[in-house]
Amino acid sequence: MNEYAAPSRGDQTRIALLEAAIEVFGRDGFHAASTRAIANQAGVNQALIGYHFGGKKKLYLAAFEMIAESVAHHIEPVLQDMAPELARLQTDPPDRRQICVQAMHRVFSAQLELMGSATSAPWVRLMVREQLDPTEAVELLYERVFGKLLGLLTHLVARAEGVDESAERTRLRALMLLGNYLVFLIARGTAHMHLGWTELGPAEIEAIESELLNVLQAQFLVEKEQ
Amino acid sequence: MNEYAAPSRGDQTRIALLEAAIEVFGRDGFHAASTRAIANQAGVNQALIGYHFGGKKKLYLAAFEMIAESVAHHIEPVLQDMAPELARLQTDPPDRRQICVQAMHRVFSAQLELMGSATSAPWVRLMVREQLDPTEAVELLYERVFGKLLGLLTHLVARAEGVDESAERTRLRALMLLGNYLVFLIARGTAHMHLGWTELGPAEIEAIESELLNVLQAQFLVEKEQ
DNA sequence: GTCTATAAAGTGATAGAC
DNA sequence: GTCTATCACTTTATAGAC
Repeated sequence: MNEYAAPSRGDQTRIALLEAAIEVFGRDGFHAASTRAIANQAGVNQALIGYHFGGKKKLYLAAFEMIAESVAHHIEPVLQDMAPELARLQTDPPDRRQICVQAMHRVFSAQLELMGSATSAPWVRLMVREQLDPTEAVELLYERVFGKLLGLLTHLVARAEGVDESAERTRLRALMLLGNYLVFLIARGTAHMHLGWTELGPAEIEAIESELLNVLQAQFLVEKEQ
Repeated sequence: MNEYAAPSRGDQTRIALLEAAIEVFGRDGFHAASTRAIANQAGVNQALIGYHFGGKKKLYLAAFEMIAESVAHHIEPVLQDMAPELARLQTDPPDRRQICVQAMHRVFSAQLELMGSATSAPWVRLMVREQLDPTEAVELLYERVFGKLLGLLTHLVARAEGVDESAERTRLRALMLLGNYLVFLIARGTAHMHLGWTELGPAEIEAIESELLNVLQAQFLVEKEQ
C-alpha cells in the first residue's frame, strides 16, 4: 500500500484485522483467541483472515510487525532527543552520573507513558504474552524494540559506574532496572493487591515514575569505593 | 485422604493429575492445554478429570491449591530462620541497614533457588501465567505466597530506610525489588538474548544472585540526607 | 474408581458464488 | 475483495458398562 494514497478497501480490512488481532490475542492469548472473535472485533468476515494473511498464525506474526513499527516510532524521538547528552558522555564529564540517571529516567518515563496510554496498553499485553510463549516474534521484538532499549540502558549503566559495557554484570544490571517497572505490567494483579490500586491511571504511573527516580539516584548517584 | 495412611488408588490418580496439570497448564496455558494431554501426561484416563475434580477449570484451581501449599512449605523455614534478626530489628540497632540487606538477600536467594530447581520450575511458569490471565487463583496466591513475601520485603524496606511501612512509596519499593529478579522469569527469552545465555542453570542463578546483592547494597547501604 | 464411546459445541481453513 | 456454507478436526463433558 502506498503510504500517501488513501487506503483501499482491502487496506482498511487489513488494518482493522491487525488492530483487532492485537486486542484479542493480547486479551485471550493465541490459542484462546478465535479467528471468529478477531473478525467480529474488526467488523469483517472471518474468511478474510485467510485471504489477507494466510491463516491465524501469520496474522499473529503480522500483528507484531505492526507493533514493532509503532513502538519504534514512539521511541525514536526520545532517543533523538537524548543524543546530545549521550555524546557529552563520551567526554567523561564530572557530572556523568547525573546525566546517566537523568537519561535512564527519561527512558523509563517514555516507556511508562507508552504503557499507560489506552491505545498502547493492548500492545504491551501482547508483547508480555509473547515473552511467555515465545515464537518467531520474540526475535523481531528484540531486534526492533527490547534490544535497543536494553542496549541503551546497558550503555548508561556502564557510563555511570565506569564499568565495561560488554561485561555480563553490566548487562544483568540493565535487565534488573527494566524489571523495576516491568513488574507493574506483568504482575499487575498482585501489584494492585499489594498497593490497593484499582487501575493503572495517570496518578499511579506518576507514583511509579517518581519512586523509580529515587531508586535510580540511590543506585547511581553515590561514589563507590571499589 | 489421611496424611499418614498409604494413598489409595484414587489418591494416586488425583496426585498424578495435579502434577500433570501443573506441568501442562504451565507449559501451554489454560486454553491450549487439553484435558487429553493432561490425562496422558498423568498416565490416566481423560474421563477421570471429570470424576475427581469436576472439570478442567476446577482441576486448574486445584493445581494452585497444591502449589500454594508446596511453596509455603518451602518458604516457611526461611522465614523461621530469619525470625531472630527480625526481632533484633525492632530494637533499631545501628547496623539495621546491614541486617535488612542481608535479610532481603536471603529472601531472594530462597526464591531464586526455588525457581531454579527442576521440580519447582513448572510451578513458577504456572504462577507467572496466572498473573497474566488472573482467575480466582490470584487471590489464593497472594494470600498464601506473594502477599507474605511482599509484606516481608515492605517491612525490611521500611526498617532499612526508616520510613513508614504502610506508605505507598514503601510498598512500591518492595514491588520494584521483586521486579529485579522477576524479569528473568517472565522475559526469559529477551533476557537470554541480551545475555547470550542458553539456559537458567546454577551458574546463571549465581550470577543473578551476586548482582542482586550489589543492587541491594547500592540502594540501602548508604546514609541519606533527607 | 476406571474404562469406552459418544454427544454437543467449537475450531481453522477453504471452495465457490458474487 | 468479500461473502456464505461447509468440511475436517478437536475440544470438554458425560452416560453407561465393568
